[in-house]
Amino acid sequence: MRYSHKREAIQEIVYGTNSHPTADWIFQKAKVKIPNISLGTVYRNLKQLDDAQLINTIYDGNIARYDWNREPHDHLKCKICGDLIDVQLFDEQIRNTIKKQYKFEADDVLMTIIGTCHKHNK
Amino acid sequence: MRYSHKREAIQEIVYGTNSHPTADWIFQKAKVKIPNISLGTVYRNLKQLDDAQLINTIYDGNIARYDWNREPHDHLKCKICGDLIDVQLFDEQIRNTIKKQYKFEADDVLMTIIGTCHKHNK
DNA sequence: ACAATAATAGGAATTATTACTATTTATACT
DNA sequence: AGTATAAATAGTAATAATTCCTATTATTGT
Repeated sequence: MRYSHKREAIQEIVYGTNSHPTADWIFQKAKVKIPNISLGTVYRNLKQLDDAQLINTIYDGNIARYDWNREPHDHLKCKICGDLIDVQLFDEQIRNTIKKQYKFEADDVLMTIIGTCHKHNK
Repeated sequence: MRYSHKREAIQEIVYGTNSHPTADWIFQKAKVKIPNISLGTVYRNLKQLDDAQLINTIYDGNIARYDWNREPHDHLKCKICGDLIDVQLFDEQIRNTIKKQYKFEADDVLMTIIGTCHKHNK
């Protein structure tokens, strides 16, 4: 993977937020620094960064979001505001036990809790 | 929700498979019985069946799939063939403990294990 | 500096899904 | 049974997210 100024900027944007941004959000941020960047470039580089294990892709409903946090972790998804919040529900050992529980060569365990976050307490 | 012949057929198709079908798969099956059915009708009725809690909607990557199984359960997703397989990773009690673990009013716990299924054993 | 080729812009194409509208159909009330 | 009503539908257009295509530009090894 050859160096590219734009890929670096895209990576910095993903690494600079905890909000699990979408491709379009990243595109809007990138345009501020690099006005002539295109959305295709954002998508292509996000895919490359994911392939290179520099970021993770999370599917939220049917849109992709991107996460700099490559440690195994889980998400709380608020059904009201849509926020995704990082949490550590299981330690690595429990994760490995789950992986071994089925006749299935497991690579990853994805967990999301759907609910209402603290911002919406009445 | 008024009775409709087409909704009944759509529901029967979802209830008749364990393959977590997509809207388009359901549409193809439905056309065999009801040649003039339209894809919009399939989507509208799947949404109504989901709202009425008669089926569940699962997001797999960025496409929606539909599941007749409304009991809390988890999925194994094969990264080679794409199959989704139902499993029961946790009992209800563990599920409830997870829900209480965070300051978050939790409705549902979604878990998917990504890996390789038995069909691809070398 | 230059050649090879990866990366890019810009736009077209694709895929999944939703929205729109005139027509059809289920059903509640005669 | 006949009719009014509003929900359901077909068919198509529109939208949203993403991928693909091609001529041009930029990085990097020599």
